[in-house]
Amino acid sequence: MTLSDWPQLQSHIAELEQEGLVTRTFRRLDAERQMAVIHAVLDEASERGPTAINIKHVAERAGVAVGSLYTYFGSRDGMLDFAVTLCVRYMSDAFESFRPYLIALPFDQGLRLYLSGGVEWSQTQLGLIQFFARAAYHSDSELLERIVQPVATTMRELVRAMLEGAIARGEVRPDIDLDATSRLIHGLSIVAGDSQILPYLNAYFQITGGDVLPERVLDAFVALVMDGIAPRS
Amino acid sequence: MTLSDWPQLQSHIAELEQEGLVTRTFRRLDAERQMAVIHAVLDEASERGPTAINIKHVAERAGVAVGSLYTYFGSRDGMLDFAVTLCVRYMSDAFESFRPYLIALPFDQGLRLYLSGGVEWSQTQLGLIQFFARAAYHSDSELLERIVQPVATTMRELVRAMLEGAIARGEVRPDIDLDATSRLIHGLSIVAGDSQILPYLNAYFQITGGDVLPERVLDAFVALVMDGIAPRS
DNA sequence: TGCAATATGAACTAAAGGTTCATAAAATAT
DNA sequence: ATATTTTATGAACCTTTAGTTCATATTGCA
Repeated sequence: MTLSDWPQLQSHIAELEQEGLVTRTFRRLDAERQMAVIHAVLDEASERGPTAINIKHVAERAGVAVGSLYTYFGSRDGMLDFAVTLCVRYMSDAFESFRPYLIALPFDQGLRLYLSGGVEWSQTQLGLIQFFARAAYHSDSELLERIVQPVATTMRELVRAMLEGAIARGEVRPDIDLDATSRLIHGLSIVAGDSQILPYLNAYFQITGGDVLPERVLDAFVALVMDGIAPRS
Repeated sequence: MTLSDWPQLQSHIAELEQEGLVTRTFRRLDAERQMAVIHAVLDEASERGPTAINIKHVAERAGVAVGSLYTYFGSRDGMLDFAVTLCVRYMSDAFESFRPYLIALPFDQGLRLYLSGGVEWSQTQLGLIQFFARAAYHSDSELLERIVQPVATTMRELVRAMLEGAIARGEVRPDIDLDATSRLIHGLSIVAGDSQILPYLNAYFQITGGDVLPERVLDAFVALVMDGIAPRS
């Protein structure tokens, strides 16, 4: 159990308590129990999909009684709401805080950093990211509206802003279709990233495989985006 | 109900009967009823996910009694097996038949055709493709092995072969990382294609949106892959 | 007309999963 | 030390879901 993430989460949890998404009881829990519950919810959601989350399984996974989860979240749906909201807040914050650095960097370097941002994630961060990714591939319309759409838009707009900066600095051809190109780079980033975050996706995306490891993909990614494949004329 | 696809499916169905995946009864059904059942299975699987398929819903959707489905497929799992096998065979055949044309074309043209291949799909083809795509985003390991892995590998190898052809014809810089680059183009094709095939994915991939329509994405795709974004030196 | 093949869907069954609540334990206050 | 509040527990309850069966009806064919 990773406790290092605990302090960072406390402000979010206090906020969620104000909004009635968790009870006071949960906030006052000792760190270990609190993290066990959060990880159990995220892991369960990542494995079975957010909407298929099962409160009994979560209880067992966290080493806690079902009844306790009811005193924390009120209901299964309340538990899901909590996880969803926590995830959105956390991810939005994360992208917001990276933004200025990424925009200021030369595009190829910024892209590298953006793509490999997840080299050293804590267990909780990884859990939240996986939770988001799982939600993203589900067709549930409520999840799409509440998590996927807002976070994905933030991500795409970040790519777009990086590209705009690069154009302003003369690092990019002026004749590219800014809007469509930033959408494509956003999409390609997703494929490259998610095949690492949710390994089963790599069976489809096939981003890595054989002796093509993530590092090599990163190089090819930047090379492809910067220079394409046509011979230099 | 589209009956135009019926003749094309008959050979597959006869084959599947030999392998015990459907009963003789099903093969001898009139075209309309047969297609109604197949579409019902595929649609149900596309909406709820292949493994979450529900035999009672399929029956209702097809306008057929549950008991009849049991005389056709033996069990719910048998029904799923049938759909899975039909899907793999059909998709593999399709890619195999396109292959020679795509390889022979100049790369940019081949890529265009590959990406827009689905402009005029029949209802059944679309159903099979959606079935495959839904399976691809599920973490079920049996589906991964039986459908996703083989079909995705076929797709990626096709991209690779197109790229090899292009290199041999001198249309491509010799210094690109062939293996990694074909994986990236494969991935980008998936993102671009699936955001159209399963529209809810576009909330995440955000390939189209605003005044960026599929046509424009296609242009930007080819431009990005061929020339990248850096200024021509 | 009768036999074989097929269709039907109510009824059976099992499992899954959300929720409650009486009881116990722990923490806090008096 | 005792009372009181807070929290933890998990067996039991209940509803829903979904796979399967089968007696009965229907259809096609010899």
